[in-house]
Amino acid sequence: MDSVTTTPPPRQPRRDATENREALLAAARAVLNRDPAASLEAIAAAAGLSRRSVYGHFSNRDDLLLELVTSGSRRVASALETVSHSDPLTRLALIASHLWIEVESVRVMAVVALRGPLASHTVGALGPVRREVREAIRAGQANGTMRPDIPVDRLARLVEDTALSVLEESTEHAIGAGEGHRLVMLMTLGAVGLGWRESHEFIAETPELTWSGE
Amino acid sequence: MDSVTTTPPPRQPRRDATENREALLAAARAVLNRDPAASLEAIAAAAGLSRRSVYGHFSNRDDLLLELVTSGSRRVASALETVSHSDPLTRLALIASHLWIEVESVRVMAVVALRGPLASHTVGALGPVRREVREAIRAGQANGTMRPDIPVDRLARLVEDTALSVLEESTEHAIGAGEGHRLVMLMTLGAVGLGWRESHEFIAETPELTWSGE
DNA sequence: AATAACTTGCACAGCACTGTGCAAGTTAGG
DNA sequence: CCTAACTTGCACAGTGCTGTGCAAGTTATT
Repeated sequence: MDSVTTTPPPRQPRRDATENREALLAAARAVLNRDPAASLEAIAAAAGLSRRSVYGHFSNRDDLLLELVTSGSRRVASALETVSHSDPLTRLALIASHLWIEVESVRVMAVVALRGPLASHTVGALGPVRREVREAIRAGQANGTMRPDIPVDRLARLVEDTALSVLEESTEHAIGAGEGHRLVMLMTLGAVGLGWRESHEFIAETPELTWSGE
Repeated sequence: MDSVTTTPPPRQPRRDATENREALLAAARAVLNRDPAASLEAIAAAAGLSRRSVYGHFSNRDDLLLELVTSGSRRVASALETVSHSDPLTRLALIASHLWIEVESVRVMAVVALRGPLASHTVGALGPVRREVREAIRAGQANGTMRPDIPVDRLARLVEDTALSVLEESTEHAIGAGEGHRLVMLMTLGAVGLGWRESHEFIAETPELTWSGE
């Protein structure tokens, strides 16, 4: 009668289950980008599942969003790890450039960051990027390469908004990968004070900024 | 028994009632700017009224929003009526400048324009402004004063976003009226390709763009 | 083929919100 | 001061969402 510790030999999780989990995350990414307040019903449907089975993968609505945000922030963070350049202008352009490569992740975070219990989490996740941007701008102003007529913090926020605008634009009105990459950099450089000719010259003469993707 | 057509001499609407109506609109403006999905309860409370009495002034939630948007668009439209200048760059800067004066109206429309049945109405209301912006940019590019490296429509949308970013920034982080006015113009000019020095020069040598408010 | 893993549909409780009716109050205006 | 105009609180129906339990099905794995 010692059926107590009969190790119930647990099977492996089924393959299709994890696939569905991924599908849910992907669907959430897509749907929430269109409507940040979309219901689980809508998300599940987009993933080809029923609302009920969402709860087989995530305990909560917030749990799902949390996963979206944290996985997104991980991607962005790791994408920005490689960014480090002595020239602040190049550094800023590189940040913009690398963000472009992670558009989806960034947008998800921006979209979900609106209100609710996730807000704190998202700003936390985006924090490091923010700091890098601010720092690059500070250096750039000291450097004389960026406009000194707007206080660092304010300019940093405006630059962030600029980049986000381009990322949004890029998903709402189709744009080639290389084109988008060029556009983020152009507008970011413009925001810190460069004229459009200057921006082009700068990009042209800075090999690190060349698009080498897709 | 002919008490039928005894004209029931109707009184005038009470003064405080119309005041409350205004208070509701003002509260809605303020509250919805923080949370676009705020409840009528929240709005009414901010106006010092009960949720129930909202329905004494507006038949619907949408009715309230509709009024916000249309009154806002009327203000913006009339503010932009005076804008007309042969030089496209000046014209664009003037649009930005005049928008600044109507910040609140613009922001309300932008915020409420998200989804729902109001979307069509708001884009309609903002339509004329959009067209003016687009036209100024087209002329500016032909002119050689604005960057030709981005197609008109795309650039127009980016300029709109830039202006909105500044307006948002201005309400989220306090800024003087004159300062804000200067900032919208600077960033708008930057978006169409001017370097920061150029922008300053341009504003300095264009008397129409001088701040004469408050 | 056996079985655990997974999905589904349905039913239900709960919550937050809108919109309405009504009776009782308060207040501005004639 | 009288009365209509306005506000309020409460109750109630309706809607759309979340989260859960459960029984019945389907499917991957061994």
